[in-house]
Amino acid sequence: MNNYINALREHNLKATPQRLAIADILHTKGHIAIEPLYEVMLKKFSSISLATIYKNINLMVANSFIQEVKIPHAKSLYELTKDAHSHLLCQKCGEVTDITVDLNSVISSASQKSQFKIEKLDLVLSGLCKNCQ
Amino acid sequence: MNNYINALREHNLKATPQRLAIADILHTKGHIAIEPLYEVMLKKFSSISLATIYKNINLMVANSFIQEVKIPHAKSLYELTKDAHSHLLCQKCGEVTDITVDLNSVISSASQKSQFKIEKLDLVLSGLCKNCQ
DNA sequence: CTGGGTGCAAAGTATTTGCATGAAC
DNA sequence: GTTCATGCAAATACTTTGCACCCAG
Repeated sequence: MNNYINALREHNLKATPQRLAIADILHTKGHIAIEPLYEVMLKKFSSISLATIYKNINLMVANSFIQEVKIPHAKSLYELTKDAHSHLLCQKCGEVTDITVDLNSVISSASQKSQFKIEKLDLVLSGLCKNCQ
Repeated sequence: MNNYINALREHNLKATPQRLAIADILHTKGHIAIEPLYEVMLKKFSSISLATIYKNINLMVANSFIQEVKIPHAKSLYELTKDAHSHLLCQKCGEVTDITVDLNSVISSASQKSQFKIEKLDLVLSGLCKNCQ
């Protein structure tokens, strides 16, 4: 099942074909940058404009339907909002994969030290994947 | 003491007045984005060009004299390369501060799960600082 | 000296905006 | 029908490049 019509509406986004396609692509790819997303979208919508991509991505981020992932030395990626997770970057092949690590102790220790009320963590672990080692 | 002549040279960077000023500013401010850095530099070098800022920042990053810090929903900051540390972002006032947390358990757990050889972590903790709570 | 740095202007990329038309609800 | 999205073109923002001149080593 792969129907994002309601998910979009729950985020106050009209369910247009272009947006449904973006949701599908993010679902399939996990995360993707603007230009590659545009390339894929062109296959389905031969006259889609980059402006439409930007407008939708910005609105989807603003409405928390998707999230931006900032990667060291690379363009930002975008992914569907889901449970908290971190990202692994292979410094050689550039692949980015999701990983879930327990960060509770980090949060509590950082809260204590800083007296911040911490709401979220953005963590990217960089190194060499199994293949590239 | 605040002499970055040798530090620059050790990173294969000629010690020009402009570069020394950048080093001093980063030392003083901790981290700064391109535009604010340009504004501060203009006070010392009234005819400095943004191109010079970019060229120097890029070269300094390439030579590991400084590092880029990517912050959610904000422009990148630059800071002198120093011991590993994480960053705290206040989502209200936008202040970014350094924090050191023990991430060894995160690294070992992530290494096991992923079979990556992990080299570094980029962590930004977002929340509300003491004043903004 | 000599190689590399600086500042300027121009070029290149990336991203946003305004507007007329068209689609979602 | 009304509101909002789309696609196009233009504008803006951001970053890099080429070149003549100058300074650090």
